This record gives sequence, structure tokens and C-alpha cells, in this order.
Amino acid sequence: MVCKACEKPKVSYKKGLWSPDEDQRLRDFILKHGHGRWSSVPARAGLQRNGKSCRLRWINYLRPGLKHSDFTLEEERIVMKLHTILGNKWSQIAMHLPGRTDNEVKNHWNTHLKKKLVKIEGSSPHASMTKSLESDNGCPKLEKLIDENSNQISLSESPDSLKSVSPTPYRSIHVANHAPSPKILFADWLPMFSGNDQSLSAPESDRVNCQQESTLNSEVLSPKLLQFDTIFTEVFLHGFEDARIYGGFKLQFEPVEQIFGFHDQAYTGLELNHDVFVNP
DNA sequence: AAGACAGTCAACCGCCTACTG
DNA sequence: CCAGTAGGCGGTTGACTGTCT
Repeated sequence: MVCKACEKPKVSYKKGLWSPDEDQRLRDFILKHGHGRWSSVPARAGLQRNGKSCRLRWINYLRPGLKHSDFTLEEERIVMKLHTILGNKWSQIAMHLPGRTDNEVKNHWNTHLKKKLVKIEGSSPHASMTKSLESDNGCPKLEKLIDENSNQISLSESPDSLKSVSPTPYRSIHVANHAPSPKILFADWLPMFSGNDQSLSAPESDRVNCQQESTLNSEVLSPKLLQFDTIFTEVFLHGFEDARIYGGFKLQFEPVEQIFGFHDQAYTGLELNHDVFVNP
């Protein structure tokens, strides 16, 4: 069939669930060649899918390093914190959860955390606190609390561009010293999954840079902001988790390295950058 | 046993933005 | 500056699975 408007042949792409064979083709192709332009991947990999579908399948399922396991309490806690701050910015939240995708975080929020939140509404002080915070456009109470808790966060310094695009009240929060999210290059993580020692393939200077960038990334959200947020995340979590399961969880100040799990240096706190998948 | 219902999650859709010629 | 294209993102859908009656 030919599209009259553009004179290009219309390809009927396959839709629906991916078969193991399709997964294998896509995985093999990308690990061998990188993705380059996603629109050209299906044809080159011998798939009847469109580029977007391939990209999504790779990012959400095939990409090395994904966990595919249940969310831990710690991960749920981080999601709660970040959602309070960022709203439905699933990709940004997922950046702080190594091995998790935005789709996974979104689904988990919608199917688990949101319900838990609803469940404890009325039975926890958090509910009323959250409501009172959210009910005020611009969230002055939250802003005030954050101001009191951190001199790194200055609302008065918020660029207008940030304020004007706020889908949630919290979007107006400007975190000072916001460093750009560091990227992991394809070449950096690929060896981890091919069974090779990363140190053999990554130059010393690259690894040093990676570490430095990790540190930078920890400033995306200031420790103090997270400390503040811990106050009502604690209430939330304790509202639905059995104390025995939650097991003596101490909600005092935690270094950001701990919050974001920097013990896992390979991924933690780093943004996997898919843009760098370029054909050699 | 089987149908109804609810929950979960992979995948799609459509919008937006960035990039390129 | 503009149009076309590709990629990224969040919302939504629908297939599949488990549980209930």
C-alpha cells in the first residue's frame, strides 16, 4: 500500500507482545551494532516492528541491567520521596532507581503505591498533611518548610521558565546547584554484561570521570531536601508497612549516597543514556 | 468447574521538544 | 525561520493472570 500524501510505501508493523525470537533479534542486533537511528533498527534487525516499538522494548525490557524484580521497600521509599517532589516525572524518578524504567516506576506507582496512599488516607497524619500541602497552589507550606530546612533550595531564585511549566505545585521548587544528569555511555556498561571486567575496557580516566559525575548527580536533589521529605515519607511508609517487616528502619538524616544507593557504583544515581548508542 | 471480576503490566498512542536541512 | 523527522515522555489501553463466587 502506498501513502498518497507522502508517496512512501506504508508498512504494516506488527503490534502486541514481543515473541522470544523478536527479543533475541533485537538484543543481538543492538549488542552488536548499537541502535543508531531507531527508525532504521527494525529493518536492519529483520523485525516487522516500528522503531519506536523497538526502542521501547529495548529500554523497558531488554536493556542490560534491568532488575525485573519486585520493588524493595527502599525503592518504594525513594519513589515516594521523589514523587512528592517531582510529581509524575517518571523518567526523572527512574533515574534514581538503578535497574528500573520509567514505565516500571509508573506502573508500580499506579498499581501499588497510589492504592497504599489511598488506603491510609484518614488513618495517618500524612494524609491530612499531604492534602493541606497540595491544596495550596504553589505549595507555600512546603516551600516554607524547605526554605527552613535548606539554604540550597531557593524558590526566590527559581527561573520563570521553571515556574511557568509547573504541572504540579512542587514543580516550582528550584534546587540550587542543579547539575546535569551524568550519562553512562554504551561503551561503559556494555562490558559489564558481556562478562568482562569493566576495568579492562574502560580507561582509567573514564572511570574517574564516572565517579566524579556520580557525585555531581547526587546534587540533583539536595540531601537536606531529602531529609525534609523523609519526615512525611516515614509517616507514609509506616502507615501501611508492618513495623516488624520494616524492621527498625531509622529515619534520621541519611547521606544522599545511602538514599540513592551509591554502593552500587555501576548504575546508581546515573542516568543511562540511550542516545549514545551509535554505530561504530 | 466455570464464569465474573479485579489487578497487573507490557505496549501503544499522541503530544511535545530537539534537531536537521 | 520553517517544515519534516526522530526521540522522549506521560497517559491510557488491553491482554493476561489470579481470585472470588
